[in-house]
Amino acid sequence: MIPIHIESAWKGTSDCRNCGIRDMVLFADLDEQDFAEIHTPIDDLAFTAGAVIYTEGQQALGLFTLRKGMVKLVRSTLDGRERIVRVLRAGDVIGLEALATARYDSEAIALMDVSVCRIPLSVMHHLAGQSPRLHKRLMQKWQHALKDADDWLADLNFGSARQRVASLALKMRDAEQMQFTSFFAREDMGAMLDLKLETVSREISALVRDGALKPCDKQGRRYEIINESILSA
Amino acid sequence: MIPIHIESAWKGTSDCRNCGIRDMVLFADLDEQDFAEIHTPIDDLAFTAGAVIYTEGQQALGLFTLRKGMVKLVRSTLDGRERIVRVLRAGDVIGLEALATARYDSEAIALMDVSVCRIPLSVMHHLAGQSPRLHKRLMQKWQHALKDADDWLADLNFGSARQRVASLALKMRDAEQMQFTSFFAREDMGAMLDLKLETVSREISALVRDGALKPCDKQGRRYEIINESILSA
DNA sequence: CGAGCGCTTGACCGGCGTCAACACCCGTGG
DNA sequence: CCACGGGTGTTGACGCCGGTCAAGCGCTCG
Repeated sequence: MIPIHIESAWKGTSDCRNCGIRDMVLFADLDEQDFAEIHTPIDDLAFTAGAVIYTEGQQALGLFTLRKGMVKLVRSTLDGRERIVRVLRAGDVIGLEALATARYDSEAIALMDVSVCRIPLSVMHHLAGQSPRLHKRLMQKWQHALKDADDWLADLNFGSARQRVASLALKMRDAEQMQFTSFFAREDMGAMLDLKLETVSREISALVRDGALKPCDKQGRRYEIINESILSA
Repeated sequence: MIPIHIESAWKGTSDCRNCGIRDMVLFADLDEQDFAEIHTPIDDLAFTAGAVIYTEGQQALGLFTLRKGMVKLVRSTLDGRERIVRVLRAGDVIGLEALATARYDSEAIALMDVSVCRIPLSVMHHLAGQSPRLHKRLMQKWQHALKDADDWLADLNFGSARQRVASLALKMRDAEQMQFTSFFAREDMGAMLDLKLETVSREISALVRDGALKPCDKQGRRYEIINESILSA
């Protein structure tokens, strides 16, 4: 396991009006009047690969919008093993549950170097009452999170080892370059799919042998999708 | 499989002010002023065991509060099999996602005779903007649904067959009588745990043999928890 | 009382876990 | 520059858990 870095680097205060991914995020529909209601600064933060963004049960001060990179949500199971319930990607909200309980329901760990902005709970509570536009956006984010959770359960944790690995390959395709897909450390993939890392490795090798995937790097993190029909079978 | 009854029986119009489970539900914190804003009737409905409350992708007119009984949320997987993503119990909201998309993300089927009340989307949209109390309650319902989804993934779809069946037994304990727990048709349980029905049956038998459970009926739906430590091991 | 469905149980087999050895990448230090 | 070592990914051998197929049992309902 990568050593844990709790610390994050402060990269400045966000200018939400000119956010590069604003159309994807919570504040997409806010107008000047809404922005004028934000009295607490929204910070840009950077975390390095392996850094813990928050821990399970931790008191929450805010929620996060993921601007770049990927984050895993981890639960510790009864028997102590680590279970990855979801992976969040650019545009997703990290720690939505803080809105309801001011505590985080899982642990959030950066899977690579990530960039996030932190929105204080006070800002959310204040704005959500004022702005029907934010309210609507919030509903969409909740719905997306719930659907995503159900997708992980229904697609990735069902069927044979080969089906699971293939489903993950399809789910982790790049948004822009659809022929490329991202994998993770084999142990992490095992915790996502409920497989042992050796099984994950074997199935990936089999998919490469069968001409479904082609490795793009030597670390086994990046693959090109050669034959999609094999994966969706 | 039980034959499917689409039809539901109308049991009258709800009097939400005097609802027996009001403290659990969406309208818990509403005051007289809020109730005065409800212009569309809220119907009480009954569904028989096996009835489809709504289907995946169906246009949504409202959401439901489950008053009595249990409901399974079903997704069809890529390869056509049926996957149960969650089971809802009294007090849970069915079809929250309709608030965001006006479509249902899964299929909802009654696991026994159930009683629900249907709240039209128009009422929700109107009230959510007016009442910060409902807004707060909504956040709690979203958070609970998401946590529940993650729990199903982390607890019930992890580990050996025995662990899964034991986890389900603990999750399905009665709210009031903690020593009793409810099971379902073995095929349904398999679809919840990603096991074959024969395996579910075998593991239940083993738990009974080991003195963890004791059957209360001849249909295998109701069990008494004799030794909890065996189940949580 | 008999038909049919669902639950249980048994025998067998295959896929995945386990344990182990090996290959490869990369950082460190000589 | 290369030698070394740890971490990670891959591959092989083997055993066991759970899937498959099949038979039998016990409800329930006609």
